[in-house]
Amino acid sequence: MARYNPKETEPKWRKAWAEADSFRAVIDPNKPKYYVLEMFPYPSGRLHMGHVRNYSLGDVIARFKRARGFSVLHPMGWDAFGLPAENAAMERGVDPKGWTYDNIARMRDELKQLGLSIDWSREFATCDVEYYGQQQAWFLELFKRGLVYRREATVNWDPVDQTVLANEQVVDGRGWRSGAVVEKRKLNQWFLRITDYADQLTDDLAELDRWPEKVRVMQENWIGRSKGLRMTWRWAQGPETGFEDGVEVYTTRPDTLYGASFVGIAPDHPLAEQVAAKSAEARAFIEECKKGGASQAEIDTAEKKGFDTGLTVKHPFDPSWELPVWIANFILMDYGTGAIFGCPAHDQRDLDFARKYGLPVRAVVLPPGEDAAAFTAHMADEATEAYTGPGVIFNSHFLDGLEVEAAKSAAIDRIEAQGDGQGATVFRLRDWGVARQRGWGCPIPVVHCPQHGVVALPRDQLPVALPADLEFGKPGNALARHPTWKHTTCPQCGGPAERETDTLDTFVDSSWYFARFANPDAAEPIDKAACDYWLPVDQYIGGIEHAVLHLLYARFVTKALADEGMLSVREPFAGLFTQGMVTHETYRRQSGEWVEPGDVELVAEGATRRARMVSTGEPLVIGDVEKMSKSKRNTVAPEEIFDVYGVDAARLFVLSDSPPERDTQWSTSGVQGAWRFVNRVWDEFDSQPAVPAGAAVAGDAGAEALRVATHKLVKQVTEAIDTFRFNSGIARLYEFLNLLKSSPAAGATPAMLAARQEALLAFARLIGPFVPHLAEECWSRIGGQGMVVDAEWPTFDPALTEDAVKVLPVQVNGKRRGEISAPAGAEPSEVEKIVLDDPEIARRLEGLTIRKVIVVKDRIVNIVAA
RNA sequence: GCCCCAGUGGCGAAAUGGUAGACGCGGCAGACUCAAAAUCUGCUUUCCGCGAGGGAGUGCUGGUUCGAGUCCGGCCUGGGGCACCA
Repeated sequence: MARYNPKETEPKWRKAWAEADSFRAVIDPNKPKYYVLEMFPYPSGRLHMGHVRNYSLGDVIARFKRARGFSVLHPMGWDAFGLPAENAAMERGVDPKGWTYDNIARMRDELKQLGLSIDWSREFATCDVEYYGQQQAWFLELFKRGLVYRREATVNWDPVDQTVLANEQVVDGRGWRSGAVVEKRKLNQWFLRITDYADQLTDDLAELDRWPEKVRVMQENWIGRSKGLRMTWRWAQGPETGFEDGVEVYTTRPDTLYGASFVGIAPDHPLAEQVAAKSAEARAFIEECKKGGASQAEIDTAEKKGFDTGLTVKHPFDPSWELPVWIANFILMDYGTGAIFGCPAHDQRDLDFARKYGLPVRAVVLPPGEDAAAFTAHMADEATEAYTGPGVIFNSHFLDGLEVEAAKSAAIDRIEAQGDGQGATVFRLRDWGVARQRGWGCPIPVVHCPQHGVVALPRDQLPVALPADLEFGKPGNALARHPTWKHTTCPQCGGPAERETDTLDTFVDSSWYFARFANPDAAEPIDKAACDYWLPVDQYIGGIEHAVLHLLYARFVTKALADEGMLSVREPFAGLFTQGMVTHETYRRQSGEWVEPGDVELVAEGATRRARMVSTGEPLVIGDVEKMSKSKRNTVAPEEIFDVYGVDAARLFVLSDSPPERDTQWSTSGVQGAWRFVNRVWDEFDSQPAVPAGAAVAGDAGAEALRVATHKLVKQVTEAIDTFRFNSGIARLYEFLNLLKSSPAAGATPAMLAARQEALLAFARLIGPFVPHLAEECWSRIGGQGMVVDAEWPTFDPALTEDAVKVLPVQVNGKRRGEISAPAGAEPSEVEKIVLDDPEIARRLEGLTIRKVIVVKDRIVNIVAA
C-alpha cells in the first residue's frame, strides 16, 4: 500500500492555494457574507498546541462556509504591544520592536504551515504605526465626546519596575515579575468611561443568543447592576462641615427601612476622615482598618469592627427616632456612596456587627408561616442568622402587609416625595483605567501645556509615533526618559509643551481590530462601508479567559464608535465560541523536577501504568493532566508533530478527540490514530480505478446501498459542523471509511465502482475543512474538477436519507426483547399486527396478558404486559 | 456564602425522552513476516452460562413517564465564575 507523504503534498497544496489567491475576501453583494475570526495571537515567537486547536477550529468553519457559498472573511493579525517584549529587552538587551517583528515572522511561517484559509493580504500588527495611529484618531474622538478623562486614582505601583501594575499582575501583594511588595499610590490616570455604557452592556447581553450562557452570566456579574435607592439621612446632631445635608447612603433594601439600627460609613469615607481630624481614637481605628490585608483569606476571616462617631441622624419616616453613625471596616468606599444604613435582622454583616456592639435587631420581613410576635422576639434576642428571604413586611407602619418588592417601590416613592433621595441604579463596574507607564505601547496622543493643560493633538499631527531609539535596558518608562521625544509645542498656543508619556493598555489595541480587518488600509480608522458588509463577526473563537476583559472592552468600544457614527453595529461578535485548552499529563522526577514528555517512556497501561525517564532510566511520578505550559514542561511542540505526521494529522487529532468547548488531552497514540486515518483515506482513493464507461449505480442493490450511505453521511457531517460537533462529524467519516473498506475496489462490479466514485467525490469535499491538504490530494487523484477549495459543498437527497423499511426494536415492559421490520411511516395498528404476529415476540409474551401496545412511528414498540 | 457547568467502559467520548457505550485510543487473539515494525481481520461495560441466552449497569437518592444518561426534587464529588457589592 502506498504510504501518504504529507511532506510532499502539504506544501504543494499550500502553494496552489496561494497562487490561486483562494482565500482573498471579496465584498460580493450577491452573496451572503460570513466573518470568522479567532482571537489574534500575541507574537511570543512560538506556535503552541493551543494555537493549533484555536485556528483549526476557525478554519473548519471558514472552509465550510466558503464551500456553502458564503463570501468569507477570515483574517489574521498580531496583538503585538505589551510587556513580554519589554521584559525580553530588559533581560537580553534586545530591541522590543525588532524582537516582536522577528517573532511575528517566525509565527507567521508556522501558522501558514497549518494550511489555514486566511486572507493574508489583510494582516497587520497592533504595533504597526499605521494601526496605532488610527487608534489614536478614534481615541481623540472619544476624548472630544468626554468618554476619556483623567483623574487621580489609587493604583498598584511596583517600586522596583517603576510602573503601574494591573490587578492581575499583583500576586499575593507582590509584583509578579520583580517580587517587590506593591504599593498603593495615587497617580493621575487616564480612564475610558465604560460605566456610561453599563446599562447597555447589560441589556444587550440578551441579544447575544449565540454566546455561551456562561460568558453572558460572567459579564452580567462583572458589570453588577443593582437597583435600589440613594437617600440622605438628615442630621439629628450636626451638621458636619461639608455634609450639611446629612449622610448619603445606597441601599437595595428600602423595604427594610423600619429595621434600621445604625448608619455606617467606610473608614476612608471623607466624613470619617473629618471625624478623625478631631479624634485620636477615630484616627487609631481608621489606621487599624487600613492594616487589614486585602487578600481573600483575610477578608473571609476578618471580624466586623466599628467605631461610634457620636454623630446621630434622624430616621426618614420618624424624625423623633435617632440613630448612631458608625465607621465600620466592612463598608467599601468605592461601591455605592461608601455608606449604608444597617438593618441587622435582614443582612448578615449588619447582624454580626449589631451583635458585637449591642445594637438593636428589628425584624421587619415576616417569613411565610412564622408567627409575628415569636419571630420578632427571636430576631431581637437570639438570632445569629439574618433572614434574607421573601415575606410580608411588618413592624413597619405604612409598609405593613406589602410583599418585599411592593414595599421597595412604596418606600422609594415616599423617600422621593419627601425629597430625601431617589431610586438609583448602581454598578460594580468601574471605569477602565487605560494608561500604562510603558514604552512599548500606543502613545496617548495629547500634550500637557503649562497654559492650556491637557490638549488633544489635531488630526493632522497624528500619528504620534514611538521614537526608534527607545532605551529599554532598565526598569520604568522608556518613553518618559527619552531625551527629546516628549518635548513639543502646544497646538493651541504654540508654546513649549510636553507629550503625554503614558501609553494605552494593550486591551485597547484589541478592542477594535476586528473592525480594522474589514479594510486595514483605510485612511480613516474604520472603513464604514466595508464594515457595513462584513460586521458583525459571525463567529468569534477564543479562550474563556477573555470572558470579561477583552470581550467586554470590545463590546464597549463598538458601542462608543457606533455612537460616534463610525460603525453601524452595536455588538461586535454575533456568535462566540469558547474552546477548551490543550492539556497533557505531567511527569516529575523523585527530586520534584518536571520532565518533558519527549523524555518519558510509558511502561504498561491501566492500573500498572508507569513512566520512566528515557535519558536516565529512573522511574517517574505521573502527575495531573494540566494545561500545557512551560513551567510544568508538559508541552509538545507542534512543529515536531507536523514533521512526523504532517499538519493534517495534527489538525484532525485536535478536532476529533473531544468536543471543541472541552479541554482536550494531547496524546501521542491519539495523533498516531489520526495519522492512521489519513493513510487509510489515501489508500482508499489511491486504489480506486477509473470507472468503466456506462457503469450505473441504479439497479444494483449494493451500489444503491452505498449511495444511500453517502447521502446520509453528507447530511450528518453537514449538521455536525453546523452545530460545532466536529468530533461527532469526524466519527461519521471514520465510520464511512470503514464501510468503504468492507467493499473494496478490487473485484467490485462496475455499478459498485460508480457508487464508490460518487462516495469518494463527496468524501473528499467532506474532509476538506478538517484535513484540507489530504482532501486536495485525494480529489485530484480521482479526477475531481479543479480544487476542493473551490468545489461546492456536497448536497444530499432527503429521500435517500430516509429508509423505506424501518427496523423497530420491540420492548416488553421497557426491556428490549427483539426487533421487527416495518415499512417507513407504517400506522401503529399495522405495526402492532406485525409485532403480535412475530413468533419470537409471541414466545416472550407467553403467560402474560397484554395491557397496552405503544407504537412510536418509525422508532420503537413497547408492549406493556403482566 | 451566592451563581453556573460537569459526573457514562481501562481512557477520550457518542446517544431529537425511544436498542446506552457509535467513533477513536489502549488491550487481547489471529493473518502477513525468518523476525520485528507497519498493515489487515476479529473480540473487548460487567456478572452468570459450554452455548443459546439471561441479570445488572450512565455519581447517590426519590419522582414524572408505557419508556429516563436525557425531564423534575434532594444530596455527593469535581471544575469554573463572583464575593464584606449594602
